[in-house]
Amino acid sequence: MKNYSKQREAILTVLSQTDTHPTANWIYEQVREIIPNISLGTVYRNLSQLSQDGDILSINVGDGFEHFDYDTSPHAHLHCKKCGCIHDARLENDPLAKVAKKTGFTPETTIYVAYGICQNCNTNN
Amino acid sequence: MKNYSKQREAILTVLSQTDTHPTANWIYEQVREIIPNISLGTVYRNLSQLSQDGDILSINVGDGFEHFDYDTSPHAHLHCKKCGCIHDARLENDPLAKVAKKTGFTPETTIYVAYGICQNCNTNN
DNA sequence: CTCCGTGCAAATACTTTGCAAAGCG
DNA sequence: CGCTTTGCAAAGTATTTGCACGGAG
Repeated sequence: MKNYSKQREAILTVLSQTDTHPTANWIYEQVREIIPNISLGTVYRNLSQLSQDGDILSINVGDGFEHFDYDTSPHAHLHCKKCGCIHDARLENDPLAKVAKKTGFTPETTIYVAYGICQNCNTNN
Repeated sequence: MKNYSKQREAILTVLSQTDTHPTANWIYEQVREIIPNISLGTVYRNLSQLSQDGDILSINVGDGFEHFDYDTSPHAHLHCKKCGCIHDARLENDPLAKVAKKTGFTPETTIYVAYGICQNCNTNN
């Protein structure tokens, strides 16, 4: 198979089994439990290619880390300024799709991010 | 006035007079035409504080640069993978606002980014 | 005199890249 | 065997930070 490798397989497996939106480094540490001598560079290389191919989503919330998401369907990301968590929120449709097309723009991927305070941080303060 | 400075004033002026979504470095170069000996660190410090205060928008499209926007109203950003441009698209309402609240999340800022090919690159290829 | 923002430059840290070795077909 | 991917480590680079200085009131 094209682009197949044990490493890439393991990265996808790890990514598909988490609800969080991990960083490259987090993924690296998880994958090392499967392939102990995998290198961080390899993780970066694969994540970069996977997101370019549209197989995974790259999300940048501005916290200095690139986050990745196995779920490539259009959905919103709620990023808490306090605890830094990122939660998903389902979207009925893809609001940007139509707006973009109206301006002659051909969208391939859409990323929605809301910044604010999550439910947990709201109640615990 | 609190937090006032010639430097911050100049940064806001530059930012308010462009349609683009400039990077810190671009702003730095522009502001230097007003204040020749301003330092890059100062530009970063001010931009960071302004976006924290909600006076400007920080947009991260994943190209390795932080982009800034004087327009803080909810609107979409169309980012072309080919030429790297970022265009605005007006939004009727703020689709995320309601969805977020439904999950107990208190949104303060919402960022919409669509990745794809812009009209220019579409027709010129 | 006191405080806060600045300028300068060094430091930080995420991510990328070069290259030789290893793996798949 | 040829081509792709890996591991390792070094390099690259956007951004942050420490500290002494200077301006505003």
